Amino acid sequence: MNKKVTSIEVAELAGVSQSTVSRVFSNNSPNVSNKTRQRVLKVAEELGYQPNAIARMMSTRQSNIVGIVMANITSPFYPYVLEKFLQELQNIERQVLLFTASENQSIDDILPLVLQYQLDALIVTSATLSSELAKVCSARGMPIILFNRSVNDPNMSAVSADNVAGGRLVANVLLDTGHRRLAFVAGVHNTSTSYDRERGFFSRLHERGYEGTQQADGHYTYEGGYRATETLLRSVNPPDAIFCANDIMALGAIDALRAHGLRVPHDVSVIGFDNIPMAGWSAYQLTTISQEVDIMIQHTLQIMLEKIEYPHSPSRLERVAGNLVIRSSVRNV
Amino acid sequence: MNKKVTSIEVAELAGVSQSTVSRVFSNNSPNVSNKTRQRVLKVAEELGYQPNAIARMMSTRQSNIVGIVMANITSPFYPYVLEKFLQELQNIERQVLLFTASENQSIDDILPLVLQYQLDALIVTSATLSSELAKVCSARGMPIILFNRSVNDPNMSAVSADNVAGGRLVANVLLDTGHRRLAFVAGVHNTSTSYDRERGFFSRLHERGYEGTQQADGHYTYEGGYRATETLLRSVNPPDAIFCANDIMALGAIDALRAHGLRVPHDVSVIGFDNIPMAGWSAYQLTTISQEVDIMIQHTLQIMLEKIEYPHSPSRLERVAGNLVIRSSVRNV
DNA sequence: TTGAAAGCGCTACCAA
DNA sequence: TTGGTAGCGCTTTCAA
Repeated sequence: MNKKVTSIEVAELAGVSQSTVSRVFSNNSPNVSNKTRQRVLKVAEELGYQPNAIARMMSTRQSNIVGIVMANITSPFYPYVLEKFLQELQNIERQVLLFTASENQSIDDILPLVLQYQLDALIVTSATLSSELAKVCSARGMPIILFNRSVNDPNMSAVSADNVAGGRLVANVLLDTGHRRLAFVAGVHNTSTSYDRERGFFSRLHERGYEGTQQADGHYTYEGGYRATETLLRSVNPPDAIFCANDIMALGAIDALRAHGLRVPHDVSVIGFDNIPMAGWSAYQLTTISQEVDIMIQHTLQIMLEKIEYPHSPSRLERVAGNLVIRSSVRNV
Repeated sequence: MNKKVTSIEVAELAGVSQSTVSRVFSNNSPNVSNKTRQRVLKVAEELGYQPNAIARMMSTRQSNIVGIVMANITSPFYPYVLEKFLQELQNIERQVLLFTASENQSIDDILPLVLQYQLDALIVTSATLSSELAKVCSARGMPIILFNRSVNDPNMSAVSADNVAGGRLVANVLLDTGHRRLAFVAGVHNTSTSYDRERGFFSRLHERGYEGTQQADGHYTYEGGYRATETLLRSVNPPDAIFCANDIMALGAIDALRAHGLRVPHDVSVIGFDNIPMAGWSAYQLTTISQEVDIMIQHTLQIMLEKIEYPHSPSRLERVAGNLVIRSSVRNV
């Protein structure tokens, strides 16, 4: 087990050329006799030889590395997304280089860095990217896929939940169950997720003739949801149902309501978005709209592989419908 | 914005040698006149040139990439750890290659893979590693640091919370507040964290003359904590205080108690370990022992950098003391 | 089926 | 302060 073993040393000891060693370790493994292959493998084993991935990238100009940019790893929805991506990518023999960006930071800042690594593709979660930079990347042959974000840029592919439809669904659910004093707690401003859920919600309310819905900001955090709810409770006409743009705010909302002596759903109904594991905890039993993460990830990887193989394939925009997950935070009036 | 710009093209257009371009982009930037530097930078800018990190690794035999192996990204304690590591490593200009391993899977399986990438170092969180493999890595000059795991292997450095001391502290707290029918909910078997917390807890109870403490398994999950608590409640002598080896199980415990009509802490006290953000949520207000993650991460990085700079520096084992975080899930009898 | 040799795009040493 | 040049460890033609 010496310091660094190269294919040359293996070749010498096995009495073959270095090219042959290389062939043995190229997974496409072209013509090489079984006898020599066995010999080479045996020597490699003895020496503890592992092909140098860096050198391989160098010659093939292919890194087999996918970059993931993720802000907000801490936010309960994303760890699962990340783990799933990792598993799936490891399954198809790709490594993951992970970058964070603070939420308000555009990823333009870290892109130069990303570019240096000759990544096969870049998956961007919860961060924004100027369309100018997107163009640079696509010119460089590095496909970018936005996850859980939507854009109108023809240079970028994107996969997200169908947030507008989800918002509309919530409107239907709350009206159908007899609620009339509705409120909406928004997430982080200028994120397409929050905006789209809001848009869907209000457009459907409007269609069904309901106006005057209150609104507050919850910044996609537990604390934010808690405070937003307190604000709503202080209004002249407090709500009988609250739609929070994500689950974590909804949990904050429930706790705020209880702290004020109100029962959920008896006094006030609460509905969230995401269907994170905590939504099912018995303390909350939150009714919510699911994000079908596994499906979203499948789409993302499919688009990615397509783009890697056919760099000029057109960009795609996928929206994955979510489902209503009924628990017991919405009452039937 | 052409496909791939190399330093040679920049050199030609700037009328200098390729070496000079390289010098300009070497951050140690040795002797190169200001005039040429400006010229080179300008041309590079125009061409959209970014040095090829792969090629750089190739010549320097230094990747500036740190590997992190993490199982259980989903478990609420780890996302914060991961994010913090990412931030700190990005600050010192290192990239992160992330690997997952399922909890029961030894990381020996993915190590061959890891080895191929010539990583500067490997940080292993929540996964076990045979000491044989550890020796291989250290022979290859790739330092390994275990985070939140402890071992007796002299080839490995490790940083963890002082779990034994934490367990002892919990014993003191519960006895001092007058509890006498104690119970312990363990985490995942054969993890050092759960075992050490358990050991500290029981040894201190023993020292103070208390025996007969009940025990159940919670597998470090919310559901596990919930069910373990139900089991404990069914015993002939149900506990008046439950120590859960991590917070997430403690939250499950609280919900289980409430579901059975018991009040926390009035009827039963609950104490956790970790101090995850949720412990502070108003629905729970969990008293717990903190893991001082930021300090643990500082230690880890410090050891890592030391090992990278002086490969033969001795391995270290750091234990970071946690603090009692008093909220309101433990009553004063 | 195998070997020789030319790169991949950089860094780093040696000369000038 | 600069340029020339020899690698880094592989993959991939081209010949044998």
